[in-house]
Amino acid sequence: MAVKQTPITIAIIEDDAGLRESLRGIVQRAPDCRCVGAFGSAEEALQAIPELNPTVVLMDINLPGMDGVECVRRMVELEPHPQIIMLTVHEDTDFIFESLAAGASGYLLKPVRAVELLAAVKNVHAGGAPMTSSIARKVVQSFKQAKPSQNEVDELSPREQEILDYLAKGYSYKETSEQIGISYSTVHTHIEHIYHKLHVRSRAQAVAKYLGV
Amino acid sequence: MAVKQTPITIAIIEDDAGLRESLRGIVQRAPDCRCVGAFGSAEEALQAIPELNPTVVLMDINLPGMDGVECVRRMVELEPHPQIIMLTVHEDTDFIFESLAAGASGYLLKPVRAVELLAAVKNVHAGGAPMTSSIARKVVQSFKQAKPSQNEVDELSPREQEILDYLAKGYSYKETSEQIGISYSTVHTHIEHIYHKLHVRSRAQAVAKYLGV
DNA sequence: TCGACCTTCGGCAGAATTGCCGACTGTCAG
DNA sequence: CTGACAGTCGGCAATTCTGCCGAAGGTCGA
Repeated sequence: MAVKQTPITIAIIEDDAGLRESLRGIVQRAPDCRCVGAFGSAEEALQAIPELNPTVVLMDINLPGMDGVECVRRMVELEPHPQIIMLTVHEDTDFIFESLAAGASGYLLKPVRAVELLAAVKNVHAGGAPMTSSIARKVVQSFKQAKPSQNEVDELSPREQEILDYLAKGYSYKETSEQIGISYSTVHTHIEHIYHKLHVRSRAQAVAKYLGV
Repeated sequence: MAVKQTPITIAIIEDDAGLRESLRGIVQRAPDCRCVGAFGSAEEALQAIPELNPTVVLMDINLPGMDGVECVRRMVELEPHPQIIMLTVHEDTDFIFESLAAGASGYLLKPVRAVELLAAVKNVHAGGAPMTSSIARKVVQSFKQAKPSQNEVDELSPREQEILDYLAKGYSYKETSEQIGISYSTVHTHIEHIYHKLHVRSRAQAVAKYLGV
C-alpha cells in the first residue's frame, strides 16, 4: 500500500442538527478529508477546537448564543488557528465584512452543495478565499457603497447611542429608564438592538466596544 | 419682628433610621437650619435632591446599594450642587480620599455630637472644610504614606486585574473561569473584591473605570 | 403608497449577576 | 508567631439581564 497522505482535518459548527450531519456526511465521504468534530454551538466548539486543531472549520454564521462573528474573533486568537469558512444566507451582508475583518477566509451560501463545499475546503487549504459568485458580487457591491471600515458604533441610532452612554456609566436598565424618562421595557428593547448591531451579548462587551478596545 | 434671614437648608442621607431621625432632630432644633429631606439610600436622595436644592447634605458613607462615594460623584454634577459633609467611621481612610476627590467638603466622625455637627454645617456653608481632628490626622498620615493620586485600578491584585481583563472583553463568569482554569466560585469572589475596591456595583461600571472614562 | 427604520411598550422564561455568608491554604512582614 | 492579604472554593437568595415574542405610531425616502 502507498503511504496515505495526511488528510485535511475539518470541524463543523452548525446548530441545525440535520444540516450538521449532512455536512459531516459530505466531508466523511471525501477521500482526503476527515471530520474531527461537529458542534451545535460556538461555545462547545471553542472549547474543543484547541485540542482537535483542525485545518479547516466550517461555521454557520447564525448560531444560538455567541454568534459566528464573535466565534471567528476568538478562534483566530488560537495558535495555530484553523482556516474558517462561513456558511451564510444571502441577506447577511454586514456579517460578511465583520467575519472577513475578524479573520474568516471564505464564504459559502446555504444551501451548500457537496462539490462546492469540498472545492472550498481545498481552496482555503491551498491559501485561497472561496466565495460563491453571488456572495462575491455582494461583497464588491457593498464595498462600492461606502462601507469601508467604519465603526460599528456609528450605526447605532442617536437614541441607542444615548442609552449606550448610560450603560458605559454603569447604570442599570431601571436607572437608565429613570434618567431618560422612558419605560424599562423601552430601554430593554434599545439594548437588544444595540447588542444585535454590535454583535455582542452583554453590557460589558458593548461598553468595551463603545470605549474602543 | 425682624426679617428672618434665609436658613441653611439641609438634606440627610443615612440608612440607619434611628441615626437619621437623630440627625434630623439636631438640625431642626437649630434656629437657622432647616431639614428639607431625609433619605435612607443614595438612590432616593439623588432623585429628590435636585428639587429640594439644599445648601448642605449630610451623607453617611456606608449606604446600602450605591455607596456614599458614588453618590457624591453624582451629586456634584448637579447645578448648583450642595456642599457635602460625610459621616464616617474611623476606619474608612481610603473612602476619605475618594470622597474628597469626588467633591465632598468635610468629614465628621460617628457618633457625631450636636454642636460639632452644627459647627460643621456652618463651616462648609462659609466655605470651610470641617474635619474632626482625628480625621484630619488620618488624612495627613495617609498622605505621607505615598498615596497621592493613584488609580484605583492599581490597587487591584494581579489576579484581580487579570480577571478584570476578561470582564472587559465581555467574558462571563463561566467563560472566564474556563479561560484561567479556576472555578466559577473563585471568579465570583475575585469580582466581588474588584467591585469593592473600585466601588462599583456592576461589570459595566468596572469596565468603564478600567478603560479609564 | 410601501417598505425600512426608529421609537415606544409589554410579557415571559431562562440565564447570569450580585451580595453576603462561610471556609481553607499559603505568603509575607512585623 | 500573629495578623493581613491573596487566592482558592462553596452555597443561597434576590436582583438583574438577556433573548424572543408581539404590538403600535412616527418619519423618511423610493
